Amino acid sequence: MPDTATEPFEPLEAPTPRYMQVARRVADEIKAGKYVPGDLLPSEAEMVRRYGVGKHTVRSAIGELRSMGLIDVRQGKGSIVRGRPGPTHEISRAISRSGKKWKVHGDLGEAGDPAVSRTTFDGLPGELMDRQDQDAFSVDRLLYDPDTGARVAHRMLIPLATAALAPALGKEPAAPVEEIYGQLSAAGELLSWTEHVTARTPYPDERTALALADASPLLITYRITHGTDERPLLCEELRAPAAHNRLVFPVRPSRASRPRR
Amino acid sequence: MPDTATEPFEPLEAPTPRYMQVARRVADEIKAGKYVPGDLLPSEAEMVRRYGVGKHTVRSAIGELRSMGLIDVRQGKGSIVRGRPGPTHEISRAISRSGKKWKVHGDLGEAGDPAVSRTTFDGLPGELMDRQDQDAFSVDRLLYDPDTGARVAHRMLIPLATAALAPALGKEPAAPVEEIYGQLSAAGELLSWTEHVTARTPYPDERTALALADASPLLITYRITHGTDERPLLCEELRAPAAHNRLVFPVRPSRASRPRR
DNA sequence: GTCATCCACTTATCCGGATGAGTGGTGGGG
DNA sequence: CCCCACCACTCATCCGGATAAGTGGATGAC
Repeated sequence: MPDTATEPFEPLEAPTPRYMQVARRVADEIKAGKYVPGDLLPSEAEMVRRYGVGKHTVRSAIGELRSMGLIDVRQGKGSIVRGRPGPTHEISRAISRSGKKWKVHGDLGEAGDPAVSRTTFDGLPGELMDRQDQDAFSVDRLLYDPDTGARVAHRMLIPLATAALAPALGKEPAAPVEEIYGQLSAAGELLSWTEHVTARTPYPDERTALALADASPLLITYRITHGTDERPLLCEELRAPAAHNRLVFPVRPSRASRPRR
Repeated sequence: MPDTATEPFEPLEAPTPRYMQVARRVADEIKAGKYVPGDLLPSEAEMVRRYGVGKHTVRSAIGELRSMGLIDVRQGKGSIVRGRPGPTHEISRAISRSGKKWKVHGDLGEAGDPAVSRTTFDGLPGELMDRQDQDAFSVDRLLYDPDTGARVAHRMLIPLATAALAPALGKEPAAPVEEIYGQLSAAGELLSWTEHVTARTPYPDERTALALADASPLLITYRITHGTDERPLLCEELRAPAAHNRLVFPVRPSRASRPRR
């Protein structure tokens, strides 16, 4: 399958397609401040006149701008400049413990009541894959930043075996996340965390729940907590709009040559 | 043809666009196993005949399938079924040190020579923002996984002030990343790392360089290394196709901010 | 003033055709 | 035999036109 020695990269300066040129030109104008967020771009017909290209070419250009996240397009209205990525919210993924109090979610508040439902592990990365068939229940929360109003979806997946270890896990409504960590820690079960980060395009229901725009990707992280016997104890899933959120990790150099895996 | 408007109440079932119907039909066939990964879908002209729709409609349908990540389209060849999301590559973001040897990138190899260029800090998160105007130079690398062939873009941003601390930073061509870390550590400058993770849709040049499908988002992480005086020393940027990569962080609970008494 | 209707304008979807460029096999010239 | 020009087929880009559907303001009946 490796056909030939692949070139490192070649400039490949092909003549830029017209729709790309148009897209670039409009993008430059947006960045230059000719259009501010909320402004309407010229209509398609106007662009056809202005740039002397076909209708379809203009449409392709607009499609590019949309996939770049620069504009939102609404039928009957026009193309609205999205512009500023907004004040990016930092989500700290370090767990800090001061005394008995755990701090898990930083400054994120909670919107509404958590929704508890029965489920199974599915689609989880690596370490939890082998427990896929295991029964579990999930707690869904919708977190928000009281300052910016940014929303983040939070889900906790708890195997039934783990639920027996912490009384807080059996309660209804669901206990705060901090309490769960605290009880597991008190039971001597907590050992280490591993956080898996990826991203994908959102599903339709996520687009509505998190107020996501067109091509805006979703930042996803799984925090898998392992117990003293290396077993995975529970899994936290966080889904945040990538355009307005950033995950922040503190990383420390470990002197141990990782024997795992 | 089904345009009877005699009903007083509209069906409210939004008539699905034809290109969506075609896309869905083909997607179902792919999932049903009629086409296996590597197979070629029928050509556009063939689909026009088969489904009795216009050429542009077929193209839109193919665009949908592409943005769903189900197929790859190559000019002159056809539409190739991508099928499986591919074995996801794990990028470990823990720095481990065994003896004098630093291990930064796990099992990722390097494709081609690093490209060094003069630049300034720009568009960086948080801590480096205040040094935005500072002169720096950047080293661009294209990493790849020899097993899966997955590619990842790596960039290092090094302020000129930092370059004076490590001899390896002044060399041409650029020194390996491990050597840079080793020398900074030997100079007693290394203190802590902070990793900022986000995601966005790729730019056109990134799409070609990393062989990305259309709507496939890009996972981006900045590792900012701080020196003993809390100054940011350098910044590493990693851009990985989110569909095939996952960042893995080990997280440790920090007992910091213990209550004084 | 209220409200429904109309209408100008916008994008969305659909149809057609034409040319350029990349791919891969075929077959003839050497 | 090998090599290369050629060709059939593919998608990429470009052009045009037509109808449907959503938006928002103006209009006019009441």
